[in-house]
Amino acid sequence: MAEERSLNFLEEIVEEDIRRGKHDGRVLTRFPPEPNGYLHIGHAKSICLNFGLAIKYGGKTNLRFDDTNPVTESVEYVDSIKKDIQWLGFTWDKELYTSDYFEILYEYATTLIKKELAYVDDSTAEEIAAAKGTPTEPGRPTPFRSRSVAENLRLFAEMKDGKYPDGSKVLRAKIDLANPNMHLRDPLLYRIKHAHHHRTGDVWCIYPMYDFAHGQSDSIEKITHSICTLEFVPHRALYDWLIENIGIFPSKQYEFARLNMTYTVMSKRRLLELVNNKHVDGWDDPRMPTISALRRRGYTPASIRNFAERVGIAKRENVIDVGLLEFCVREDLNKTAWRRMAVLDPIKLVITNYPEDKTEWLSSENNPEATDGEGSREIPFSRELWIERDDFMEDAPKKFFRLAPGLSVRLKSSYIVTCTDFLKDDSGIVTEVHCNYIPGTKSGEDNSGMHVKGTIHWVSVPHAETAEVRLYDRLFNVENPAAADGDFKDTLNPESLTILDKVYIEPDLKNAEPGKGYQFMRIGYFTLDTHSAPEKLIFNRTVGLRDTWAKEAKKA
RNA sequence: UGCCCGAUAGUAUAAUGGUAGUACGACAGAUUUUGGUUCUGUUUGUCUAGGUUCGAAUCCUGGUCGGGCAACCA
Repeated sequence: MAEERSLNFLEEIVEEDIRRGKHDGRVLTRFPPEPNGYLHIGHAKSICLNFGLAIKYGGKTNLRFDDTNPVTESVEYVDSIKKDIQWLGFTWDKELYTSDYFEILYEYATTLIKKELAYVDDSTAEEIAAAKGTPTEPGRPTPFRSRSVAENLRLFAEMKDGKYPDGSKVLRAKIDLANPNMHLRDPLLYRIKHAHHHRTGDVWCIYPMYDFAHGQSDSIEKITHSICTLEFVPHRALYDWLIENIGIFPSKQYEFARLNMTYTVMSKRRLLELVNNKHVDGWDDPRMPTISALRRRGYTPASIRNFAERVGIAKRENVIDVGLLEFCVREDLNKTAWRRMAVLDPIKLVITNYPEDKTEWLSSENNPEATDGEGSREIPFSRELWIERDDFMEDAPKKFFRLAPGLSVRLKSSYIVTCTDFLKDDSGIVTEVHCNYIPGTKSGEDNSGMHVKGTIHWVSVPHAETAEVRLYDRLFNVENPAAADGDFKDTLNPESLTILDKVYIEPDLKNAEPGKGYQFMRIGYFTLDTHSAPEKLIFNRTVGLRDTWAKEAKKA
């Protein structure tokens, strides 16, 4: 089954490193989320990349929580992140936390101070920002840049001991205030935050900045390939500078372009805003691009992994058509989902020549795609059926292969019927369709030689069960909500959720299992919602089936 | 008007100096007891101007366009 595929640029780098015997051919990656939000589909791309690389080249991947900012982080997020990675099908080697390294990072900082490569600065945030200059003008030193090693050591220790309030002092690297790379203009290494940390509690009141934590953590773990997104490219010079001047294991950073998707926002800040402002029902609202939402919506791990594979890895900014994600889940579900019948928008079909009290139990296959026989279930058939309102037209165009006066269709797994009549109410709405069935045409026993163009789904009226069905549409009305003028929330799609509270379903759907995908024939893929209960079933639509008729009808 | 990244069909992604290919989409057809699936075919592309070379998407130079960088965020 090995599929020929050309290498992406990171695989080329790894293969070249292995060829040259770098790190004895060892490959160790890491996935480093900050526990300040739920993982989204963009993270899924990164997870598949990092874990995938390690799997492909016989290496391992650490899960490391980048928890250096206690103000925004929490264990709720830690737990959700672990669950999502496991659900996607990946197993990390070690579960680690940057906060595990606070002690050693502190030592690294004192090492830099002793080498006269770091100093304590008492300037305010504004003063430091002003003194950094601009991209076109060099920065200038603050009055504290020339402090002695001894004084810096003492002040830094006192910072750690809690002698100073938040914001009163920082530790900065002493590099080059005129560097064209702004990240090298004496970047901040530590700031004072008297905040409770979800793991270290109140032990620390100084916390390292990202730049003084990430590369060092990589180095401590002897990560060979530290993969991050493009916005960190300018940080790489600092990443290397710190590792070199502290004198530790030379991990290397590589950058790829993050995933963007049409009709979606992908920043944790914006997603959090949607949650906090109740535009959605939480991080796992099925309209969200989070992994937990996709899971609740009925996406499968395999479909997300395939998606990550198909979008590719490169350094070019990209916007992926959300249709590709939908394609991937249809592709997977088509092979695995059991077929069932449900009528979302019902109209009654009466088979006038069928006995009133008769019920036939008809057999219908669970999955026509299955080669190993996934079996079948029995469906009750009777004189009165629910069919889809869309499947009847009073005046049908030529290419309409469903019911209209005089037209015949196959009832799925059952008989061919011919429409004879219909009833309307006072306002002109069709209320009932009448037809005759043709006895010799029962599925499996049909030697009538009759051929009809269309097959429609149905549910027997006296046997029908009911369920709530939730239909989801894109959350935003524009392709790139983040780029919209003004507030991105103004581009929210008010019709992103439609709730149908009484949908008729075939009896076997009472046995639907959580986490399993079902195809409601001719409609789409559905799965039980997390809030579903036996006495009140709730199905989420994962994605609709491709509908070429809808396209055709639109043209006309 | 500093530094860094990038630019190949509508969207992504390959071709690593030698036939511009693949996927999704779109369009057309075949098959079909799901207007689903499957299959076949068609359509659309190397940002630009020079240069090197027998030969350039690929190497060089200039330009254009897009993105990033001046958080006590990551």
